[in-house]
Amino acid sequence: MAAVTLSGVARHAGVSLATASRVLNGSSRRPAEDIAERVRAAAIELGYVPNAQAQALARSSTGLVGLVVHDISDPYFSSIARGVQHAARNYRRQVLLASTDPSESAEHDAVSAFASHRTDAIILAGSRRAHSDPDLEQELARYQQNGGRVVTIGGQPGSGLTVPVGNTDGAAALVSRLVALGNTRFAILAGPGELNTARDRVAGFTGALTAAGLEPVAVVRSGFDREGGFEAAQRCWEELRGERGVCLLAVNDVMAIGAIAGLRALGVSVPADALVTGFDDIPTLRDYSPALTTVHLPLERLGEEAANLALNPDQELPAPVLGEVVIRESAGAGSAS
Amino acid sequence: MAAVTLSGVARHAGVSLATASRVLNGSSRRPAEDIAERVRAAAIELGYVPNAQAQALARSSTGLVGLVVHDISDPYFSSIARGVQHAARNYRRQVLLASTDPSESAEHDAVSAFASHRTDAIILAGSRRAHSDPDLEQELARYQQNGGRVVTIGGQPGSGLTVPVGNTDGAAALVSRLVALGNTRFAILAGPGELNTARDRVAGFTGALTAAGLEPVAVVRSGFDREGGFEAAQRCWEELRGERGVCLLAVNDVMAIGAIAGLRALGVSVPADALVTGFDDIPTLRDYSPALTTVHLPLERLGEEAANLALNPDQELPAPVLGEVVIRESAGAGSAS
DNA sequence: TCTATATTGGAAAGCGCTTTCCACCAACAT
DNA sequence: ATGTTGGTGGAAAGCGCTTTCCAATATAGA
Repeated sequence: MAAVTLSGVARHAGVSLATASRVLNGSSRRPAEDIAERVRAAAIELGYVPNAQAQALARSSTGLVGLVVHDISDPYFSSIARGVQHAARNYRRQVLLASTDPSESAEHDAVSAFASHRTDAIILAGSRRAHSDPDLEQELARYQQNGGRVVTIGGQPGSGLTVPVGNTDGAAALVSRLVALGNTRFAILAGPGELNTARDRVAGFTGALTAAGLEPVAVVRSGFDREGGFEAAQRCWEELRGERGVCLLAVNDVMAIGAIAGLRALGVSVPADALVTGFDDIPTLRDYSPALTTVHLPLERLGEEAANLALNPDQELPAPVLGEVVIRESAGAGSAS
Repeated sequence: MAAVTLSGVARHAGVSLATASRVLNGSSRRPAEDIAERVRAAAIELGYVPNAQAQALARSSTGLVGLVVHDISDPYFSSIARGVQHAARNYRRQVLLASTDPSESAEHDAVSAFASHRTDAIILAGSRRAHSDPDLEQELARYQQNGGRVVTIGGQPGSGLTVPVGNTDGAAALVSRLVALGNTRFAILAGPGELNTARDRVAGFTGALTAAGLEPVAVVRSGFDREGGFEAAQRCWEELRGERGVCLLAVNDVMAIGAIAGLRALGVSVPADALVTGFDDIPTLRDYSPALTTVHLPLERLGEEAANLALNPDQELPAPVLGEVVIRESAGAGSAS
């Protein structure tokens, strides 16, 4: 339990605590080489491991960055997490992870835990921020007042530190392309209403539909995951009473996969009987069949840019990350109704 | 920067530091209700957030658990992470995440960072532990000496704290089933040699083949990811000079998906020209077409059990988690060569 | 009424570091 | 020889908490 402490090392090397600290944990002052060598040798011999907690307390900086995601097992978030993790390594920071999905208050809890741990920054991916949760907002405000940096992935450009993601634009572009391909009947698998990502994408869908003089034939809410897509698609299909040729716009790839499975379970085949589109272009799903029409997003880069923004005070605000429409088999050319 | 401190709260409530501490952060002694109320009110009014670093220092327990995975964007690991995360929440612990894949020494670095942060426990998923890295082993030994708990996912039963996973057994069972279905020609897409998970599964494959009087027609190493599977399958196919009807045993689902894509790029179709199997039964891939023959593993539960083992000293060592062979289209009945 | 016994709040000593001073000594200029 | 520098290592004061010990009060037993 009683690990080797710095003062133990100092004693063993016959120097003062201050000197040992200066040698082992970088300081502006560098003691003479022979002394330094003695300290280093003592540290190695004793197996000294600096206590990051104590350092944090003394330096008032923890070397921690908090990452809040909706569901870490969702490939969307895990790709982002990977990017954050990689970038954090460059800054020699450790990543504190919180996955919030099951509980209502989980996001709030995560943020206060991070505040308590005095993480240098908090990155929010897939948040309900700024919409439905004033408590959260207050917690974040206090955190920022105390010097913490808060970075949102996919927030509105201009609203604080954020990596803007072209969710709305991408969604709109997707619909425009589909309309150009001759589609006229669209249903929206909207996911949960509290998630900003989902809301923005739905906004993009409806905006582009309106612009094209169309209206969605159905808008169905559900979970943000595969099951959500599955159910939503089935409910949607019922509502439509089996009318063929409709295009189901899912707010993410995983839901789209679920939707296709849901339809298949009903004996409906994609793209023959109905079209389905996703969003994100998840790498693992790229070999899926039918190949998914979707909007490509560089997810890992999103995470990296967020981490840069969080950890480097001189980092400029990044330009919006735009999605790229990818038309594939699940809603391909020529399959229009 | 200067957040509200406990002594600030105490002063504002007109009580001593000790009392404030006893009221706000659970202690065996509970001050009188009227005083307690005053302290709580002061804490809320001032917006007090306890400093977890300072608490950790004083209590010598951090409330942190470290999780080391090979690649967080891999669904195998992210599912485990989800399980760990959920269980950790029950213990009110925060999860420190490290993803090690890119660099050689990353796992060692992660462990020493966790040791430095004095995490209460470290969970290793997909580790090179005990095989190729004596440095790592030494670091872990020291960590344990200082009272840290180390839990391995998929270690050998009996070797310390581990959630044993039937990697070898599952792999063997898969091969037996495939042999029973009439297959005789197998190639192994072995993944990287340093990863225990990959090694164990390969051992299971070869063991069962030997038992059946067979030998793999090829063993190909590669990365543990989709690209690895892609390349490995193509190299394998070349080695085999296009001989049809071989069954490619990939050490995980993601590699299997890559393998199918790699073959498809060569004009080879699964299961008509070759069979492919995976391992894990990743949820997101369950709707894949052709449906993947694989070994089902309850990944999230793996993570949960590891977290229980790590955080609850009274937790009994869990029984091995066994995989369940799932024969699906990619290597189905009747498609035997 | 007086002493023995809980019960309570507070003072103070850490937890393991960083960092500001300060005392010291050599080297230099005067 | 004396007074300055500049560089060095060390003493000590925190960082924000927890927890042990102590003194003070309240409660009970005789």
